[in-house]
Amino acid sequence: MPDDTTGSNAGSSNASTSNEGDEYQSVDFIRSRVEEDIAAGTYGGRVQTRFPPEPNGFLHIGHAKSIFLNFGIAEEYDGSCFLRFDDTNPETEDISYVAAIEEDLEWLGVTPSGPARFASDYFEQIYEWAESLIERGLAYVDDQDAETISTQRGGFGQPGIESPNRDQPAEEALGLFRQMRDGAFEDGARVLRARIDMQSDNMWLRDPVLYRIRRVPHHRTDDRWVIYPTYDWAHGQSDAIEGTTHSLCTLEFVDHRALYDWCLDHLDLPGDKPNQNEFARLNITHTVLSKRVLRSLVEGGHVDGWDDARMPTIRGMRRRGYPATAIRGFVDRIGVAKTNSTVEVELLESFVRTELNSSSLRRMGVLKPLKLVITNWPEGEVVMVDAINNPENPDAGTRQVPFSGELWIEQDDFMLDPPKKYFRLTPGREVRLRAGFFVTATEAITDDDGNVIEVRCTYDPETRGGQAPDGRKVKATMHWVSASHAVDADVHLYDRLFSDSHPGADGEDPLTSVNPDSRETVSAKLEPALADVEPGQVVQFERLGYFAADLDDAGTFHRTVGLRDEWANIQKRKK
RNA sequence: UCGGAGGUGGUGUAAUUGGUAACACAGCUGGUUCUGGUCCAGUCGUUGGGGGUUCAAGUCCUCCCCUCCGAGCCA
Repeated sequence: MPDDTTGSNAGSSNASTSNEGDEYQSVDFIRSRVEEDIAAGTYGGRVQTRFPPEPNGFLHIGHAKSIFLNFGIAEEYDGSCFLRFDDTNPETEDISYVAAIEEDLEWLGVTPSGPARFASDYFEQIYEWAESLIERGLAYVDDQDAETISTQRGGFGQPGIESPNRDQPAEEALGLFRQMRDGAFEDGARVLRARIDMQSDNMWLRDPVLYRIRRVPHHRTDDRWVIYPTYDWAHGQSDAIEGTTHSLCTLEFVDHRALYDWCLDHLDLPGDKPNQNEFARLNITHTVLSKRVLRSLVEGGHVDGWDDARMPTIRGMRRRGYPATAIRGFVDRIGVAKTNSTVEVELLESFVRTELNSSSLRRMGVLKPLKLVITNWPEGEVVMVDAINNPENPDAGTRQVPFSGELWIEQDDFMLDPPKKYFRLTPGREVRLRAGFFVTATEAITDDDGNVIEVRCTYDPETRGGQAPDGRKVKATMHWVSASHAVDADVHLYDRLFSDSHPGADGEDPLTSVNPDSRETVSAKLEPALADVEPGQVVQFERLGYFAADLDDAGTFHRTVGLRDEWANIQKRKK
């Protein structure tokens, strides 16, 4: 289904509900809003969106939802989408994140319309607008401290208290504001506040702070400014300056919309007034998408870094081997709505599997090796057998794999006392070694504790290539690697980073449900062809899953995702 | 306590605007198969609750319940 990678249909997950020939297409509430605006000629039919990250961290899959929404809408409606860095708080931001975010965007396959924009590019204009507000008695300079202002704001259902500075004459306010800009006051000594309504039910309308004093060098404007606009005083203006028509953000900003509108309604805008629409942010089971918690995972050493393969960051998923197209397919599939919801990780993984199933080469690798000795194999002989590279794609061709009398097989593929429905190797049973021969187990050698350390078998020379001339069948086909030709590699196997499906949902610290066994590293034996994979390339280890060669060290693999595993389900059910 | 946004299968999203509740994932049955993969077929819901309008309600009215967000000089 999600195999349309041509981009022609990009972004529209739209389940067509058309009954014969009917062209009806269902669209989400945001797209219908866009379509209404186009139909009504609200912006002269123009559509412009933007993706506005703050450069203070790495992008994660929650951002991907917003990215594909914004860029997708621009594509679908022949509009444009800007990348704008919302850099109004120099305390937390850093230039390095700017580059990282642009890289991640590129990897995701979206292209902003033109160069990146920065809210800081608009500081002068935004400042002038503040003065215009003051001149009209719509803003004032407050010298009360943060705690006092907060207390005066009152509470839900409680009245607010007006600041003694609220009725400050415009000339005085203007003078003070200019002094703020000129650095006459200490950090935190004064703020500029909008004069709106201290009794509003909406807390964001109780005279919100527009400017604060911060003597922190900014990554772009350096020390040119000591006052910085807040999000609310910069965001809508930036949208307006750029010509944004639809400003999409997440649900926690619904209460800000009144303020967004208030600001824009009181300014002399260069063009049409953009409108803000909110959608639910993404949640995924067994996953956390809060920047704060992600940071504590990194800082607490629970993972190796922001790009650890277990992280839900774009970089992490990239290292893990998730194709960007799978991420987009997932995002398109989950849709966009106003309901707070939590998507199952399994859905994401299914998109990863579907994509990788058609694109990845098949290889053999043994994760937990057990020696298999073929007792009737001609001493020292090696034959090259032909193996299919990708049954989903005949054009991928075949490869030669060396087969010999001493092989590695998977420990799970042999059992002395097998349970019912176990189809694999067991004493006396014949199985197929993929692309090789039929073998029959004759003897198991155990150590003093009774663990099987080697299996002996005989092979049928007539079955070369995996077919018996007499047509007899086997119940299992197993992967293998010739011992003397095996390539050694470290392979990371991953389990959920959080054991709890909804980490932190019970009010607990999400870190308490971090899975201590989220990564298991094994020394695997791989077929020779696996020495040649490119960094970042994902291949299927047959019967085991998809594995990505590490970006920095191609001799290390990450299990991207396992294959669907019927046998595992059968065992799970028994427990 | 006040304001706002929401509630459709195990999960997410739909339902041509009042007309047979659909698609995908997960699960389960069975079939196919040189991957217990892929693929194919089948199966899984009285739309948060009550009442009302109507030939007909997930969609309209009404009362109730539940969940989430909001009192940063963060975004």
